[in-house]
Amino acid sequence: MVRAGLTTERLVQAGAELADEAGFDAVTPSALARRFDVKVASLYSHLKNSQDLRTRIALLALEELADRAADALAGRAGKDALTAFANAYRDYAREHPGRWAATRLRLDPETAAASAGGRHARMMRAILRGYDLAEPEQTHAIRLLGSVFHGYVGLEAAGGFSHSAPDSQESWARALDALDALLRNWPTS
Amino acid sequence: MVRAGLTTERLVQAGAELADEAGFDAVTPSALARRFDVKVASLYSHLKNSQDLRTRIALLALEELADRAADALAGRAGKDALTAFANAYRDYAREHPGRWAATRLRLDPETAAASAGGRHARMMRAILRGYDLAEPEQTHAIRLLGSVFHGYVGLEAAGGFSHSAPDSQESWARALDALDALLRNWPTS
DNA sequence: CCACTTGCCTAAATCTTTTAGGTAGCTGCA
DNA sequence: TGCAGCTACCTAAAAGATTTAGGCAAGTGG
Repeated sequence: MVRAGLTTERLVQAGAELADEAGFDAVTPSALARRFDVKVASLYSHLKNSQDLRTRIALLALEELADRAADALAGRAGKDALTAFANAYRDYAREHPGRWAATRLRLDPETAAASAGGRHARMMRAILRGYDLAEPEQTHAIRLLGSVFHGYVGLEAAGGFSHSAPDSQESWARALDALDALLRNWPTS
Repeated sequence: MVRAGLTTERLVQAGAELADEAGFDAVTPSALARRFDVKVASLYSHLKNSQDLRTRIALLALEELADRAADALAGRAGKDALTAFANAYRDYAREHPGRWAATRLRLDPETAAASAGGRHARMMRAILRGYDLAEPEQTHAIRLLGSVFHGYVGLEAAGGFSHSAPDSQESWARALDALDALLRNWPTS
């Protein structure tokens, strides 16, 4: 009996890969056990249950995404920062569709608080330092930015923009142009 | 043996209600059978399988949403139309979270083509008639609008904006102000 | 009122999730 | 080196989901 060397981290990592290959919905203890050529029950020493597995993958993805975004943001400001951050977001979703889907999992408040969600928010606030927005408009702007990133990537992933002109890449570039223009000229209420 | 009076439509309708109450993920043949106090196998005369059920709920939701949006749009133009349309979208998602989640189901191309998706796109284009945008900028703008609506509602549904100031309602209003300003003053590339 | 249709049934196969308890392999200490 | 103990992975089993096949009885049309 050769041991497979299971650990929680290895399982979560493999779960993330499985999500990218077969979709986040396909990430189940059974599928994961097959991948490790191990009996399903063996996973339960490392994972609480199916939901625990998915939550851990979501947390992993949020961290990875935050890392990438932080790298992209380093040393940039203004529209340059906005574009780099947004592209990091979109590229991650395109490279890792399953993990990106995982980031949309609804986390319970305490788990969410311990997640990389806060880093994401702080980075967005950092981008806005390049524009001149005081509170509460800054928060409104952050929420709008988040909505556009989330929404665009989601629609693109769902195939909404494929097979129709103009190219999605072009729309994305124009959306970032538009957001930059909007932030430089934020309307007063 | 009193018959329950199952039909495909009744099952889909009940499935939509179940989705709103317990989440779209909770919509399964078993759960639906329990709701009708009927054996699971009995559903399979009316539904092809579990995926068929979900797809039908998604199509129902897309139709309902298009109907509401069309009502909201009637007789309006410009920012008035934009606001009414956007609010129809957001209100539907808040009133029917499960159905709204269903609209995000990835449909295969032919099913998508037969869905109300086209109506949604045409309505967005109608809104843009109140602004001065020629192709291809019009398409870019539609994609941006869709992203904001989709993204904002999604983040709101995921609890992203709750428990933090300012109020989500306020951010939503400011997002619509911003979109209106952006469309009136669309940046050239 | 009889025959036909069909709505809902039972039965069964297969798969998933999860818990309980056992055995074999690894680690550490003498 | 050899044994003690830990733990990684196992078997077994319960409970529930999905789906197919085939049967009976309630409704409908002649």
